Amino acid sequence: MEYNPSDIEKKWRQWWQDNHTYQVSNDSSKPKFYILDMFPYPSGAGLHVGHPLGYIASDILARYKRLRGFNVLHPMGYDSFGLPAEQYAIQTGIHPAVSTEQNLDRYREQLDNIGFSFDWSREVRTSDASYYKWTQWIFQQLFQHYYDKEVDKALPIADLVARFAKEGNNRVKAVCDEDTPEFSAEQWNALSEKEQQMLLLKYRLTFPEESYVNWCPAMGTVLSNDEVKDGVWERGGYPVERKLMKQWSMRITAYADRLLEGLDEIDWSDSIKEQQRNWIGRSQGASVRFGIDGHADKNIEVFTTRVDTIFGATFMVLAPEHELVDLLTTDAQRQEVEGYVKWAASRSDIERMSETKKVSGAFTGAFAINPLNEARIPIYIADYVLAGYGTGAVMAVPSGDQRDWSFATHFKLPIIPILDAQQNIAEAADPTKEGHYINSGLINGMRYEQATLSLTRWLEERRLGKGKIQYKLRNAVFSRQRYWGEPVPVYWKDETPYLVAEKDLPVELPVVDKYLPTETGEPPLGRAENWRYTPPGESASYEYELSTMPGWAGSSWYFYRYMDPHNEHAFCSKESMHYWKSVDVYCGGSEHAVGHLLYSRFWNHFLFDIGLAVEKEYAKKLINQGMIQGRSNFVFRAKEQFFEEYLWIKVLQPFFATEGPLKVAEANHTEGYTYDFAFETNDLVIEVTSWKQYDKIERVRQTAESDGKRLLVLFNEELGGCINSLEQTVGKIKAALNSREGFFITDEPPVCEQLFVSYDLTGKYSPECFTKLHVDVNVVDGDVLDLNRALALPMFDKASFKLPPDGKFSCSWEVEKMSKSKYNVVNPDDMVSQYGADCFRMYEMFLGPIEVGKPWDTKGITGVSSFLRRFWGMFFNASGQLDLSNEAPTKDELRALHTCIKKVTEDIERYSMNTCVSHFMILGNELKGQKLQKRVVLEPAVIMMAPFAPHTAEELWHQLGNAGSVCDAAWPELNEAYLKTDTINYPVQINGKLRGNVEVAAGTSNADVEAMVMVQDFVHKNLDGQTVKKFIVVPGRIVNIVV
RNA sequence: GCCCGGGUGGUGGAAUGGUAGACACGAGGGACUUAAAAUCCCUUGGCCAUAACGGCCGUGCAGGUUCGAGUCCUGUUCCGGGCACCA
Repeated sequence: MEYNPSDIEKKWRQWWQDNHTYQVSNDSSKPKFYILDMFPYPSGAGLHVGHPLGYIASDILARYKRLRGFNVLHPMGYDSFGLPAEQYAIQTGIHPAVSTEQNLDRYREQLDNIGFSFDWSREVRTSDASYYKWTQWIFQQLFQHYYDKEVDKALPIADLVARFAKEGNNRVKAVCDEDTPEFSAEQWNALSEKEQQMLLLKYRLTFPEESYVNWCPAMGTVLSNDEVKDGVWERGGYPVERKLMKQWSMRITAYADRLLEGLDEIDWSDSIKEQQRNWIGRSQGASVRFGIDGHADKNIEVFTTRVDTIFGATFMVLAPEHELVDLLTTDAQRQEVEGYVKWAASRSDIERMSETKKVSGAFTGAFAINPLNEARIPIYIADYVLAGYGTGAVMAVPSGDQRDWSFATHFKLPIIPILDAQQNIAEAADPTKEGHYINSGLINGMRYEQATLSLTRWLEERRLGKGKIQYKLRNAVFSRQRYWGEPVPVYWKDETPYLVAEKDLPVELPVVDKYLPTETGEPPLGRAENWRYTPPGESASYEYELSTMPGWAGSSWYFYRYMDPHNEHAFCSKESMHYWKSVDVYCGGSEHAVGHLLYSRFWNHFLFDIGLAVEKEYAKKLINQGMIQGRSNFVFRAKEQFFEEYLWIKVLQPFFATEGPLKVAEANHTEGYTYDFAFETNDLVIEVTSWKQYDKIERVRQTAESDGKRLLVLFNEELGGCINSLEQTVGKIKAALNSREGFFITDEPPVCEQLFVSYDLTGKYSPECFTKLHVDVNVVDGDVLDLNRALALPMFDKASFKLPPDGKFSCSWEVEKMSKSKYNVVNPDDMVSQYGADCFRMYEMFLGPIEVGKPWDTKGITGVSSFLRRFWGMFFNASGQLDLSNEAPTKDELRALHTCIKKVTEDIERYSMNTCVSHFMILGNELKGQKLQKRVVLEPAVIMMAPFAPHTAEELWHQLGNAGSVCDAAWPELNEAYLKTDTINYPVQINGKLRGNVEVAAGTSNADVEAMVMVQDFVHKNLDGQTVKKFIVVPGRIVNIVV
């Protein structure tokens, strides 16, 4: 029977659907297993072959776990709010919901094509009101809670209000804004409703605050750092400035320590954990207040992790945005400082951090007073200090910090050594903590630990500073000035935010006329007409919050919705939550390391605190799939210069070198007017040009006439048209040479307008001869352009091709991101229709380990394809009948099968899918050559193949006479006894170099092995009389003789 | 710049500190065929050598630890990812 993947796959996909094979119940006696793929954003470009990599791996794992007897939850859904749909809406006016819906359909179709075991009845979409109702609900819970440091968890804000009324806030230990004032119960109770609400915002886990953003006034919107280059919007070129803006924020800093500790209990890659640790950036140090000369009422607070270096502080640097800059700047310095502030405002954080070699800054004219030694040190502003980090001010210690050192050197500021162990500080900073302090007042002679302790105590006693733990982590900005996101369920009354009543959720996205900001610079929701909220029991209506939530809102809790996707009364029922608990294996890209993966952990800790999640960490195990990159192909289009070089190198030079006696001058080498080519012994000149340049041709003709030269015009197009037949051009020149006529030009219109040169031929010409162009990889096979298919593309309209002798037009290639604009996108649908979904799935796995990124290259897929055919062929005889033997297997067959069982089982468990495919191939290679295969060997193989090639396995499973789905078969049991061999082959090394092999019976003692090895000829030969110092036998492994 | 990850044949890759290159692709040779495709068989890291046996080198680069290093340590270089409003 012919292996016909498209028929088989269609048939079984339908059967699975009809039989609800992948529907998962929350009610099962089996142990649960929850395997989740990261939420995809359904982009308009559809899936490319890189996307399914993780889904295939997780699908294999899900199917495997099911075969091992688990009740497996393996859902899929969409993070369907997002910027691209909104951009598209701005351009076209099409509502993002409409274009998103289309994209989703396309995604679904493509996913279905690959045969995933997703339970689609549980699909969720963040942009569905029934979903974002619960995103809004969770937001409200955050608003209604604060973080209590005493019990180390979130508590209701109502508790806090009760405490304030009873005892004020000075005994409350809660995470709050830095500028929260102390107040007593009397003071609290005397406050107005509005004043109380304002104070509570300083405690709430989500709250509006001012934060810096990249504001683009021309577009009335905020941009991400990566959209800003050199102070302008990368695409539109409009100027961008850093601006303080009122935005909703999430008090993630409250959870900094718990997010850090939680990392120890989850099995995620070290790299991701390290990135998260870094992002949180916990550092222990001290905050120190510096006085300001002439401003007795003000001071500058700095945070330092090296308070021990304080005597080496020779200047202070503020971020250009620092609130005191304006006040401190002296009139003499004002112009310079303001200019610098303006310039710095145009730079993104990334630019500011990365260009550390270029020192820039400005002196404010003011001086700070070092509290330790009363030293008067100048205050600068510089953009290497970021406003959002710490206090936006640093004490600069040039002898110990390289950036400070560079700054000091540039501005000729003093560099004072502070430790006797510092070396070469004239050359560079030395951040050592070794040695004894010098030039350091009260800590002179001390070592690091003691100095730090003494200084911290000294500062605390005088209330000038204190030991402090600082986090790099900032509260997460939660507002977006966009349309296509969840509305924030808040209304504003008397400039105070209040929650929309729970019964009025969801706050649905209103209709707007355009997806742009309003004329007054408000977010798009400001365009909605009559969009106001009337709270229950009130008659007045109020304005809704106009910003929307960011992409990470909906994706921070979606894993719970899959457990109970249609619940209208809760985001997830208690029963479902207690059955599924958390994600067992989470699969997705490492690019989400700190965005999604940190924020979702934060929300989960919060949900855990308020009793809605049952595990502190929602994902126990994380697998990072690598990015599949594109492999772009390029073709080379000839420019005018090519034709001149071609004529010289290929036509004139070789021809006249042999044919003489005429000599030809190389292009542009003639005297006077620069004809392209002129002959020394003939009055003919040659002009190479495009036939479109009538003016030029006419000019050259007139010049030639007055010079008494005869002119041959060769069009680029004409040369291109006969590029592969040299003789034609040679003949034309020959004829012109021998003729008496004065002007030669073809009067046939050219059929060819552009010439492409095969990549292997381009080396002979200068690089300026060509324009390198992306060519669609789908018309290229093995870097050889398929000319028939290529000619159908618009880019090859009226093109001809310069071919090498073998007639294969070659392209160059590069690895780039897979993207439409680079014409290197490979659609999984094409792979599936050509090779079948099973082959595609196996090939994606076969490419290499899932974690490693690599360029997509189709050329190896034939190996997998022929393996599947061979495997299929083992079941059937020549006339297509199932034909298997029922005989008992041989020892060799059993060993091959059980080796495969062992390897595949181990490798799936460690997510090494590529080697699994190899093991199937090895089993296939071992069994092939036999006329008749044995059922007892092949049936377990079918089950093992089922996770990888589900359609093929399902067909074979039924062919073998089984009625149910192969998905519900039992994974084959390994019997170690079949793996044992009678003899062991010991490689023998002498001083670590392999010299031969010795075969001994299994179970031979080390002493006997030694005896057997020492009588071998090759051992004697290589020992060459040297004495054996040591004889090492690693049982079952290797022998090493040390001489 | 900072943080993280990675460099193994022509290519994708394999290898609990124990025979480097499994399994494939590609390439070369052969069988079948009128021919092509498909299929099957053999060879295939480099260099040297041969009638044959064989020898030397080799996991980005430079050191180190070890009986033994692709694997562990130190330094270095190149490439990829992240850096807070792309998702």
